[in-house]
Amino acid sequence: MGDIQALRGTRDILPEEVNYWQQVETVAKEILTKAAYTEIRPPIFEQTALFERGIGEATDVVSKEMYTFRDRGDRSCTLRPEGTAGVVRAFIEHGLQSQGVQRLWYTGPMFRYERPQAGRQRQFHQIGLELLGSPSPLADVETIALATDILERLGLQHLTLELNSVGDASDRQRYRAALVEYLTPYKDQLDADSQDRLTSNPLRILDSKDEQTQAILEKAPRLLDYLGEESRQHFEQVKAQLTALGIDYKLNPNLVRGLDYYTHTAFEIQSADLGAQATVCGGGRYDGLVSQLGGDDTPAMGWAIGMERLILLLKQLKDPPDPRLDFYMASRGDRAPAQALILAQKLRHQGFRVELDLSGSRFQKQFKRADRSGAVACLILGDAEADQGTVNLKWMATQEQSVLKQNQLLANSEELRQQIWQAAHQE
RNA sequence: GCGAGCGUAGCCAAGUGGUUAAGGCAGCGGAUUGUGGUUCCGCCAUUCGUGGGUUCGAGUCCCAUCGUUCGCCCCA
Repeated sequence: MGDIQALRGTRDILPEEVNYWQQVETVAKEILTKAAYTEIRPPIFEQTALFERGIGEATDVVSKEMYTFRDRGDRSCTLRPEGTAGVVRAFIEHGLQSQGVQRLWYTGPMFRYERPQAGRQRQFHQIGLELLGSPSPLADVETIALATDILERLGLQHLTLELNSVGDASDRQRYRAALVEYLTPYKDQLDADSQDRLTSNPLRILDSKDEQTQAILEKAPRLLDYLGEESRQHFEQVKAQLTALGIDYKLNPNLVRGLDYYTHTAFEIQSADLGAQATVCGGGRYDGLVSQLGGDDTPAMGWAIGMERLILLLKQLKDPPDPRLDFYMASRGDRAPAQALILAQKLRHQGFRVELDLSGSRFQKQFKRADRSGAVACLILGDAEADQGTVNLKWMATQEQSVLKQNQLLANSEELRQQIWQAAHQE
């Protein structure tokens, strides 16, 4: 074993797994494209200040999980811990608000310095979406619907959409004051983390898992009761529209989410089939973020799907989609292998999927590999065939074989395609 | 950052202080100089994550360290 290994919390996605990734990317891209979302590709690292201001200094992500370093120009840079801040920065920097509502999606790696566990790594991947410029509750619902579309199209089951509203900034301020007032007398009875949060980030005490803390919270003021009329109406419309689309949800008044920028709608899609990290998709509305980062006041809504978690679920369901090999090309001799490559290339140009055996080993071994490769047919080229411009075509399932002129094989590609299709579907 | 479990080949593993470290899968070569899915034979760990210690003797016990897994925190 070599002494250099992938860093803790990072891993290689090997060929046997990559088909899952491509399937997810294909499905997501198709669904998002149909809803007029276009891809955006911001850089993977940004100025540290972007995340500090965007996500919030008091959050765990910023205070202890960022990969931050100084470059040779002594700038403080940070590997993106999430996608929204970079997209919003690009939106502001390029004046995209002047082009009306922006529907954007992105995919790629994110980085957080955390202890790895099931469904969590230091480099992980997200597919995310941002809808900027619409304050409508319908915008919230459109994005949520697209998330559920993607997950359903991939065949996932046992998913729960958890929903809450955290109100607007002034609602939260009033609620925060009320909550702190209620909790302060109980301070000594709260768990240690919650005691700290009482001053730093009181709302997040709500989703503490500590039993005693939860017991105290039972009689605490409820966030939903502190929503202003506007926030309340917004939330009602979101719920009504979800129902109209046939999307089930479960209200979770303690769903607060970790990042500071959320307003109004907050949601998570959770799976019962994951470990402790059950959230497959999380997101919400963030009406204050664009202006907070120096742009024009712009309402926005977005979410991110955790690819690793999604693929964990996919693996429980089914084998990866496996593109079938049309031909396995066996060759051996002095002149045949070189000619085999030329023939393979011509077949590939016609759209066939062809694997060329480069081993030069005995035909028996090459057949064994042809068998294992799952190819529908095997093409055999020895020096005898090479000298005559012929090739031996063998159908793996029936063992039928025939000698054809190479030109003839190439000239009848449509017929060949049909034969392959039939052979592949006879099993 | 905290807690617990686990590190024997590419993968799955047996081994619980005593001569040369089972077995299986995969891989490679051969039986069969050009015909597969079966079979048979051979090859594939001077060494048990790493370093130190205990012992006549350590994969096996102890300590440290690194890695990994699951959980806490938090999040996708």
